[in-house]
Amino acid sequence: MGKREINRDEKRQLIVTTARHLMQLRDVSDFSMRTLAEVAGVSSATPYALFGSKQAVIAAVMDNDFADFMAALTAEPNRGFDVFFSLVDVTAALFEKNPSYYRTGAQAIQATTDQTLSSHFSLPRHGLLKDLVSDAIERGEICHQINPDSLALNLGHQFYGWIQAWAKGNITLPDMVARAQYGLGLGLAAVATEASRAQLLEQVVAIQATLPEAGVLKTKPTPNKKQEAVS
Amino acid sequence: MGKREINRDEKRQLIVTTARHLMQLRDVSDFSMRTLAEVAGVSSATPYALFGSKQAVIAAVMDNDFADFMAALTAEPNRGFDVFFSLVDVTAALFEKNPSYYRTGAQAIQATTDQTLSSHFSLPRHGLLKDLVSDAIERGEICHQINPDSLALNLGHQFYGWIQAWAKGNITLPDMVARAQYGLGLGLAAVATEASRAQLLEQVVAIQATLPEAGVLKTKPTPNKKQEAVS
DNA sequence: GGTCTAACTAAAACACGTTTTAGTTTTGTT
DNA sequence: AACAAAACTAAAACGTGTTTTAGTTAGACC
Repeated sequence: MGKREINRDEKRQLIVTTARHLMQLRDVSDFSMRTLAEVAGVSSATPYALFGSKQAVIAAVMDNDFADFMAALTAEPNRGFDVFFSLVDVTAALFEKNPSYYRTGAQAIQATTDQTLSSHFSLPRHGLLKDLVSDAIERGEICHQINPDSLALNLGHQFYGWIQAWAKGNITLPDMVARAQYGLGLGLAAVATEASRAQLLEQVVAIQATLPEAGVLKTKPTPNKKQEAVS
Repeated sequence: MGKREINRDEKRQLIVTTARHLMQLRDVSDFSMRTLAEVAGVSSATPYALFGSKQAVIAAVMDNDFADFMAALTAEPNRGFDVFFSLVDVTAALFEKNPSYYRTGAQAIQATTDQTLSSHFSLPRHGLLKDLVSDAIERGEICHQINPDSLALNLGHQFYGWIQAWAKGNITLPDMVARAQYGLGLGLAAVATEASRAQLLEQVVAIQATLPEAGVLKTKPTPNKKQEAVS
């Protein structure tokens, strides 16, 4: 690797680090490319040259975190269906440590129209879920007619949606956990073999008791701040 | 109602009609407030005075459609769990008639941070689902421990997510139907009473066979057109 | 009829993401 | 050392959504 590539990678790293830093600043949920460039001591054209878009920068920032996530997850003992539930717990624990950071990240992923970017994110996460489902099938907890790919996609989709709801500020973090686990529990109970099903449904009903009514939205004064762009 | 209010309502209607018209123009998936104002023959400040934001304008446009939706839905005979599946079919049929229109609408709903707006949409739709679930419980198709509110919220959330995936161009319309029905089928199968469960699972497995692999994304060249704003 | 006021207009302005242009370094190669 | 190519910079520009300002119009009320 020539010095050319080294320098470029260093600059990429600099931008990513700066972006991460800006994303972590609370009360400044959004940072502009102009300030990013300024803080990084770089021309505002450079991030575009190196990444292509603001979303790609944020994507690069969040890329480093999947490893952390996997580590945190595999640290937990995973017996039976509990892996799926702790998947949610682990995620929420991460979010709680650094809300504005993950909020910004989630929103960026969601806002992107770039398929490369979004699949860059979803694929490894989908792979993880798919493996968990496959394991459960092998253990005989999920009936074998189920295609791991399809089920994992569905579970991941639900989870992702609740994360987005949290990122948008529509639900609180505990709510996100409850709703996601409720959804995962339902999806799993549907395909669970008879032995595991009853207990799973019990869990679901228990979670259900903690869920707030729909329509009771978080009362946020909505300070009528500048609206986001639409399209 | 004095002439003042009448005029204001007429102008509101004019803007909504124009906006709907612009949203329906294919190949112009996004319209700007400037062109909206120009076409409507109105100052570009007026829509902001009357609605507050672009999203609110689009929201007002889509508001007229819930009635159509309900009509299309209740036209179908609804036996058992099929209501839920035809809910998806009816929606897809509407989308097919006017893709760019619904795409723009869905994206606007999704992009809004205004809780008033988003609940303005989700609430009536949630109410519909909740009623369907309640009916199913009364008919003894869903076990009575289930809270209609929670289940309906989960089903609606899944459906909504797949609609968004379609609106973003990540999946095709038939895919959206299959994935949404797969998800609804799962959710229902989980809580179905024994009598209905077996048949529901059969349906789910049948749908599963039609689902494409995850990760096989719609190959769209991504012409690197101007990116959307992030935050 | 005269005046007050809300509604509207036109136009400029702001901040943003992004692109373009033109000039300047820095690096690899001959 | 000289050159070519790539990387980077600074600054302007474009098109957004949105807000502001100042001025005009039209209904309401005495």
